[in-house]
Amino acid sequence: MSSLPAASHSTILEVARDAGVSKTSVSRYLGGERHRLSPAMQARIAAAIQRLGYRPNQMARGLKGGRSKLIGMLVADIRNPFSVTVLHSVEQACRARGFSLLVCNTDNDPDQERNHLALLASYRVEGVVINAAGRPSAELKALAEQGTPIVLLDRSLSDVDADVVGLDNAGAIDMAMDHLLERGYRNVLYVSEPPEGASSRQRRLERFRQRLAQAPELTGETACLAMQRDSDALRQALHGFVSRESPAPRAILCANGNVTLQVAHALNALGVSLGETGLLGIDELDWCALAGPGITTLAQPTEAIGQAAVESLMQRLAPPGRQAPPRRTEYAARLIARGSTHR
Amino acid sequence: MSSLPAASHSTILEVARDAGVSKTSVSRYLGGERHRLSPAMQARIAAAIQRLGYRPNQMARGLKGGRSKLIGMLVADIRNPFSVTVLHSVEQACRARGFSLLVCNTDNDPDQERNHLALLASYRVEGVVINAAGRPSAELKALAEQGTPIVLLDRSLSDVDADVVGLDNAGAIDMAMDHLLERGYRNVLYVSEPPEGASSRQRRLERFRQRLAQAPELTGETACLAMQRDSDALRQALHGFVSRESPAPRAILCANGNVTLQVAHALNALGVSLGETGLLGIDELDWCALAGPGITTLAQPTEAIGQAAVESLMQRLAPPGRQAPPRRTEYAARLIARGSTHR
DNA sequence: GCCTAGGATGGGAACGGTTCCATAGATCTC
DNA sequence: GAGATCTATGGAACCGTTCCCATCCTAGGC
Repeated sequence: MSSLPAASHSTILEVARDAGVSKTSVSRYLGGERHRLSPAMQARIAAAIQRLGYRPNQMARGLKGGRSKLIGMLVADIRNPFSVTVLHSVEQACRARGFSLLVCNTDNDPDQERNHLALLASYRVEGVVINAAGRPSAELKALAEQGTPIVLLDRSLSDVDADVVGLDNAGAIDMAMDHLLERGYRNVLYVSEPPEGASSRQRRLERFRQRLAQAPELTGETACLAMQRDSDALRQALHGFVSRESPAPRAILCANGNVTLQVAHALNALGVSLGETGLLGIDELDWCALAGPGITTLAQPTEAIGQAAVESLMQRLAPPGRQAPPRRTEYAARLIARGSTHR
Repeated sequence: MSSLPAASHSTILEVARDAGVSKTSVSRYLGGERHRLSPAMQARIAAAIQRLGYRPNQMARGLKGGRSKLIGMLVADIRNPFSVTVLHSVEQACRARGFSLLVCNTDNDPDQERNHLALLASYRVEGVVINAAGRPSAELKALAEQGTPIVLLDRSLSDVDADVVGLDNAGAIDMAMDHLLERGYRNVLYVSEPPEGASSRQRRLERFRQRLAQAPELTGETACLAMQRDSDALRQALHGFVSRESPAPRAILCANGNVTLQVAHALNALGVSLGETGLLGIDELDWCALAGPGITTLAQPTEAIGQAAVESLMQRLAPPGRQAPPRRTEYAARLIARGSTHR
């Protein structure tokens, strides 16, 4: 039990000497080939490992076998709750399969994104999960061409063949619009962050426009702005929408959680009463029940998304799935109705 | 510009051959010893690297020199916004110094905590930032004794000498109590998660009790409960507090962000009006302005805390600071007054 | 009883870097 | 102009593993 703490790390060779066996045998013991070792030897090795407090050096392991047991993840904004929840489930899924996760936050900066991609490559990660702009940079292409499996979260990319996991964006917009219509709203403002470079934003925006075109009883408009705290542009856009003469009941549809937060702040500042003016946001946040009468949201199955991403990687890691055609997995959103869509 | 994408990774030897030099020279070029190389050779090497799209293998690098350029971070709950903000700044600080961050989420599970610690050790991380229960497990001690610098975030540990970075907990409680008194509240309920194993929770609780004892005009009580969504225990505790006969104005003080969230939910369900019953929470959350009249909070300087943690590690990484005595860095909180403490 | 199969074990070459030490040539010193 | 010093470069050992291949031993087949 009480192991003498080795001054530094002990090596496989020291274990071998201590147990009076060869390092090959110790390696076999550790590498899941115990069945090839006699019980007596197994016991001796186990004792030596215990005694020395030995821990295999993953660096050295990765060097020889090429298996770093590392998965890389690129996150556009780690302070975004959606990203964090997905990150959480990705990490759990990795760990369950014996991989560790190297997380890189890009802060939405393409430069950092490229740097981090290069960095992940230098650690020889065995797969990469990307939740970021993911423009087809040279680094990304190099990674893909060199055989590292890649999964794109929430955004797709035409130029690189990678699996894509995310929300059924069109379905989510449909669900949102159906709900708003059912609740009697007839004039909808769709607020989004700039859709460039994020395919899911494009998809949602596009679908919103389609719905508008299909429903003659409905009017609407869109506002695409960079979201920052206390943005004047946003406040003005919202002020314009709510103060304009409109016989039809108004509602605001937010393209993601960050938009919902900023819109809620702005509406609060403008003194707009939620419900009378409808508000519906994509992404569930843990405070949505607390703001005013509660904000209606469309929850993404973040858990499932994260798991599916890792599942995808694992399949490509195994020889047969290596170069299957790119797959796309889409999940349906779940509506959580609250007071903000109750007139 | 258009590099032929090497089928797999190219090695330093291939670069050397391509440039017609020895791998020693290439290694020198990469390792910041360019001044020892003739300009001609530098140019040839640079060209070869470019041509082959070479990236040094960090695994191999770490093997010989023992410098993995990796920092490990243990996070108790990655879905906690405070943890995420700190994580964010730790990551930035690491990256600024050429280190990468290996993040492990323990989900508040001591078993996972030990596992992850062992894992970090196996990747030969050069330092560890711990924001978790951090009971002095064998793994933690082994890590410390073997010379890996350790920084504890937000919690201290008697048994292991590590630097500690966090909030000035007593000062924060003082600030909170002063504010509540000033606003006329005279009967305070302090709600916390169970303080066992988290020294900062203990410290805050202790200080609250001291303040209570020191101020005769004040009455108060404490409630320590595990916080889960829609906890009955919490609801009952709050119900008891707000419905009990009390001539003195009541306020609730929440020990951290998670408590604030759950308490806000429970008060919402009970129909309690904020302000009349005061509410003040430690940890700023980005929705606090939106709930009811806005929730007054004590913001932690998360940015500074993360930076200080990495700073600490870096100092110990350099030879002189190696075994300086453990240091403790405390930061003051910042009060953000909102409607929930306005009667 | 000899040859072979097969299981248990060990030796040593990789893996992709870093780093110590040696060497060749150029410059300097007296 | 010979010996010393310095600079630019290369050779080779080493870091801690894995894995191929060789060796030894025992047991089985005829």
